Amino acid sequence: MKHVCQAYPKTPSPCICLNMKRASRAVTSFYDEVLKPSGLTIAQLALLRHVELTDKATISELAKAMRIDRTTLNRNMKPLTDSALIKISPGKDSRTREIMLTDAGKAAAASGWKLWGEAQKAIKEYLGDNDLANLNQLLAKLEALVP
Amino acid sequence: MKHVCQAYPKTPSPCICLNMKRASRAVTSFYDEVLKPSGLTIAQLALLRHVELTDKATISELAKAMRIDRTTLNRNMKPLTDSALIKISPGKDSRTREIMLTDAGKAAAASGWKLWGEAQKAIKEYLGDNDLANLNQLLAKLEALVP
DNA sequence: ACAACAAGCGTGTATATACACCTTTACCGA
DNA sequence: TCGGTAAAGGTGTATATACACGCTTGTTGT
Repeated sequence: MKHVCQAYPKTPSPCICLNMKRASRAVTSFYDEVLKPSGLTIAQLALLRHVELTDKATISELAKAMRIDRTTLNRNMKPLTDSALIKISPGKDSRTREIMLTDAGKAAAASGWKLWGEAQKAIKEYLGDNDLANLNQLLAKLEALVP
Repeated sequence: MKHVCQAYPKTPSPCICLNMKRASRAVTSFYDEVLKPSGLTIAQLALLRHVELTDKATISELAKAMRIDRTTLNRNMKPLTDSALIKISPGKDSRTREIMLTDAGKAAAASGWKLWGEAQKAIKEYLGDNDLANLNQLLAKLEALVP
């Protein structure tokens, strides 16, 4: 995602879902903008970080850890394999694959991680402690909507 | 979007952006599931409703009203023109186009609108008045992040 | 040992999203 | 009037997302 969407009048919408979607787009574009010098999107950085932390994870394990669909993860890996940030090798069980960071991947993750810290800090300050805690609690509750 | 993503362990993540994205996916999949009998996604219903309420709007006007990118709107119209729910005609200014609902579009919007009411009601009850008000306030604040 | 089942994965298809770039058309100032 | 600029729109490309379907490989029960 590269989106930095233009400004639109901020009229409130009654639909909770549309409100979520717009806010999600705004936050994503904010993080993506801050991450830009690393060449990564927030989704890609998340993938790299998860690979880094769970060494030699399989695709399904990774998807479970990241709470995204297995096939989504599969597609999201493409730009990262194309630019040689991750490497996919056959796993011990012939059905599985092991995902690993390359050296370039480790470097990109480190660069992105630093920028992520800045974005995260900026958002935290923007919201303040109270709003931040509320938000995280509400988001967890909403995520629990789906089984 | 058809996604009804499977269950994943609900461990908290430190990244506000990822939390937003997951919650947004969950809420969207909830609405999409309820809307399924209408054959519409929440994004498509929103488009139909906006077209219905702003008669003969141009593409840019519609995008502004919906607070999505103009080119995104353009792409999102395709499934609806394909299934003949909306019609695009040349506008008075030769540069512009007028978007209108067909009869089938009006019927689909009515059907979807009814189901939307059910989804919205369910979410409201799930959250409760307090959380709902907090959520909408926070989402508006986050949306304002982007200019 | 073999058949049934389950687990892991990939791909076709479809939607949602936005940026960069280009074309066409209107408008405005000199 | 004409030339420059602004407005509206379309398309190429890329990412993010997930469902349906099918293939391969491991596991298990008889």
